[in-house]
Amino acid sequence: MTAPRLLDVAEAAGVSRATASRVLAGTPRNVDPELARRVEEAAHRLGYQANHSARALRTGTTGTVGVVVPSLANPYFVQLADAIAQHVRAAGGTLVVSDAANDPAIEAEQIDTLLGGRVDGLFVVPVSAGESGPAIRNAAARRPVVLFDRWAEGSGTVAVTLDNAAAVRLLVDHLEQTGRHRIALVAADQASSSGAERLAAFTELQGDGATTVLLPNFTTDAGRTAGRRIVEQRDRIDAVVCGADVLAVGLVSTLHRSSVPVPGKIAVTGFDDTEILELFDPPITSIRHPLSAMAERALTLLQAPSRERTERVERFQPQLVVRASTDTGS
Amino acid sequence: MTAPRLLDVAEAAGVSRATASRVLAGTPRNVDPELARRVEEAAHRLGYQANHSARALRTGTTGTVGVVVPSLANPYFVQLADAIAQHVRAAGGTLVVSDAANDPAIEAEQIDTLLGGRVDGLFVVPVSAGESGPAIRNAAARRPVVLFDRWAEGSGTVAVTLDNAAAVRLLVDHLEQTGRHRIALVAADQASSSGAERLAAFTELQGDGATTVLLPNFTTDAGRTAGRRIVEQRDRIDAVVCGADVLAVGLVSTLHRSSVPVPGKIAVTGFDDTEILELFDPPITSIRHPLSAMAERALTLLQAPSRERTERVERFQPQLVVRASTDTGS
DNA sequence: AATCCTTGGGAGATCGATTTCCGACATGCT
DNA sequence: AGCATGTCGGAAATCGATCTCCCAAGGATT
Repeated sequence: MTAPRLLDVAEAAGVSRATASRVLAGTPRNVDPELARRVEEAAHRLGYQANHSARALRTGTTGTVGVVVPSLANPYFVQLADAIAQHVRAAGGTLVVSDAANDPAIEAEQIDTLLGGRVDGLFVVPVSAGESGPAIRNAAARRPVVLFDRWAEGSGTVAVTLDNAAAVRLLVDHLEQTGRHRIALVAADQASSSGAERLAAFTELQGDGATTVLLPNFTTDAGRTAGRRIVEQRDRIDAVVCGADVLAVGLVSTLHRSSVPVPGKIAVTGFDDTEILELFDPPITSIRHPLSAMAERALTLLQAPSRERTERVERFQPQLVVRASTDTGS
Repeated sequence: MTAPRLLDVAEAAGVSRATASRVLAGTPRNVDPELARRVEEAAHRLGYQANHSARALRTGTTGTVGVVVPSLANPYFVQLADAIAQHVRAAGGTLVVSDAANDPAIEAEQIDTLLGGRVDGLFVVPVSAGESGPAIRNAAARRPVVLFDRWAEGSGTVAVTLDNAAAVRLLVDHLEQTGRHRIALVAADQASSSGAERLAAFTELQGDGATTVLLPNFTTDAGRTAGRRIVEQRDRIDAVVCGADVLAVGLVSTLHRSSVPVPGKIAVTGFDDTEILELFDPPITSIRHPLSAMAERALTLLQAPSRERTERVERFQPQLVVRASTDTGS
């Protein structure tokens, strides 16, 4: 009981493999409607499904694209992958998702695995702005690659990202308009382009005296560490801008435990607008990425001729989502 | 500048394709060390990477396994996929993850896509105990399939799951030992085997008078709805067992807003022990699945001859993780 | 010295679908 | 009627790697 092949369908329909292929693969070539019907019928009856490897070998294309994200443990990247999946599926393709475990070496490995003939093209959310470049450049020389949400130096390809500076400005402006003027930043993952840009934008806005707490990566644990440091300085600040939602969540929880009222004493903002924010008490103000539009643009670039993927950064505008964590203190 | 083929490597090394293949694919056949060295060198110099489709077509195996989970929006399934990925990678394979959007129809589609020659075998966490069966049975007739975490009726294959009844008993016993006797259950997703088993175990333990709040699915929003109902009944109960962490999180947040102290007035437990629990205030008591052991067993079954995958359910023992959400009320 | 193994390289078949190319037939035009 | 034109089915080449044979060379055995 082995799987039916195209030949089996063709024989059952009384036609040649060529005709069967034309009907089933939809080649731009007319086939007698009666024959087509017989082929369709036979294929359906036998439960025929084209062998993916054979088709890929012959056509040189797999109908699959991949995306490598830094870590699926961060719900933001799950949302991001989902946004891309929507558009890929709408275009008739399949998306496979890989996790780089926040490690450029594993990232390079995942890229290589996917490019070993499994995908037609690749989206990468680079782990590191400095270290991810070479592996991506190699990949981009073999297949279309588009960076998403973050860029990497020397990648040799285009990046579709958020305008992080504008996002930080939105947050700081919002806080100042609600009467907060002693704002601190909790930033993580300065190795990534997004982390670095957010930090840079904040220090530019606030000058050298800016209060910043820097952490190695975007985890909830790091957020709690930050919480302790903020608690120590509670009297010198009245608002904290976090570089990621997971940081904000950890921070708010620590402030709670230390009985520092949010937003009563300190206002807190997140970044990325992941779903968990709404669950929190208080719900946390954040920045929403236009993920769907970004995904659409990225897919267009991936399918465009390579000359349109020159190394550069395209930026999309963020949107501020105000929630209770930044209500006026009064 | 097209990709180098095996033939190119063979010519560069001055040997035949057969020899080059034997060296690079590691066939159990001796090759002169000198020739082997020349082949390796040539392959490295040309940056040769075997064409995945061609190899898959010839060998009939892809080195890839898939897993279809109900939804990646639930962090538990992300953890689960990660546990499987660890073991698959350790065995030299690749894992691709698909999201069924909590819909049996999409689930069936994802299964079909993956089985169209992309994977050697498949893990499925079925969306529905009643409706997922047929699609899985079809799949299992074509390739090895192992169910994970949940089972489905008529699937025709083995399932590696948690002993949900034991887990509910652990939770209820723990609550009773800490002096809580008016326990309610918030359950969701009764269409899934895990949801149904948890509900059944609870009603069996508590009798017909058991207080239960049933919700259609495992989302945080559902958790909040449950919260409102529990708040209404706050004086009749002193503990709530939630059928999922996401439910517990939404519930605790609602109780907070309604100024019902947790665990002061009501103790709350989760299920699945996802990372977000530790972030909450208070951290939430939960049930930990032995995911790594389960993944290992599931992979073994996937690679075993099909006669070892007769339809049945293998159950692993849960572990109770006590946190502050169930501290004694005093 | 003749024969038998053993070892290891190479020619060619093969996996299953797509696609080029050719030929058969029908139709339209002069 | 004769020839050009167009339509459409089928035979066979093709994608790239693997693997089965077959064969040559060298050593061991009698």
